Amino acid sequence: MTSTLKDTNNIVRAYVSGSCTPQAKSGGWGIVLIRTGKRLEKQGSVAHTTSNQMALTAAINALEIIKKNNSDKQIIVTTVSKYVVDGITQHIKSWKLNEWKNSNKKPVLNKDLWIQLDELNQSMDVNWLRGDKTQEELVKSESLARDARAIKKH
Amino acid sequence: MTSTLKDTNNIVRAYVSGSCTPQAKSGGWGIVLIRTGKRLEKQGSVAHTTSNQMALTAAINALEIIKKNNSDKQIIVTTVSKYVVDGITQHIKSWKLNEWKNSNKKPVLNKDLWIQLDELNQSMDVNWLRGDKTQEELVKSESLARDARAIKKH
RNA sequence: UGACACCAAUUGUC
DNA sequence: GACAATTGGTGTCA
Repeated sequence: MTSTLKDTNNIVRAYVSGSCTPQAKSGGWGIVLIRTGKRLEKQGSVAHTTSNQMALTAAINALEIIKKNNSDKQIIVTTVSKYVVDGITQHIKSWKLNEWKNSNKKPVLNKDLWIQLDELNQSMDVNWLRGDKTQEELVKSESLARDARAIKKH
Repeated sequence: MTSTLKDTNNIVRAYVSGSCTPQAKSGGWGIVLIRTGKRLEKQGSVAHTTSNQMALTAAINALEIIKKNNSDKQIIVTTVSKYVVDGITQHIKSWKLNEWKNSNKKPVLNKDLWIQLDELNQSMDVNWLRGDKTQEELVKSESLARDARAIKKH
């Protein structure tokens, strides 16, 4: 049979979330990676950050892990963050053309993170999905991110 | 003796509470009015409402009764609802300036009730107090509100 | 002006 | 512990 869908064994799914307490500027990220029944969870914390930066960082960490292991696979990254999905799939094209100025002609924020994410994105077969908050894996990635806020790095 | 406190005889105290069963959307409000030993209790029920609407309605009913009888008195309204106290003493100023949008840029809910309450509030000498759940009169107003839920209007 | 995410607080009900 | 009503704030984009 011909099909545009690839073999499920060849798909890696990443569910990524960020979290941040604005007052304390204490952030965390969480990811859930799934391939053919195998599941990997990971989390991390960052000080002096924002919720948007954590969402970007979660995606970057997921893609970095995948790149080290399964760079030939098709990847589906799911996140609830419209900021990340729209940014990496649409806005980044304009930003590159307009010297990283946004529609108000102000500098695009978090440029360094966007560039990291873009390089990973272009080096592999990555598909971006806006997820539903009720999805089990997204809920899990969110709680990993939230828990990570309090975890001290060592 | 000089004192900033007015003659107790000139103070009307109102204790107001709301209550609502979300499933049945059946709400009730209860008020206890006290002036120089005289005490008035009143309650009412409303269908298809919310707990916040009932808290507002309780305050509105109390002030309306007072206005009809003792509009020259100093009034102290006590409620356990931070929603009501903060709204009428602080947030409503911003709402008027921002065309009734809240800090999330969403329309302020229960606008009609807030306007009713604001008009009563401005037409008399009203002071707002956040009450402690254990105060006897507040406990009474709460039970009036809860009882009223089941009462059929006639 | 709109959208999305994140955080926090209070009340009420079960 | 879970849901509904509501509010305040910050980070970001178009």
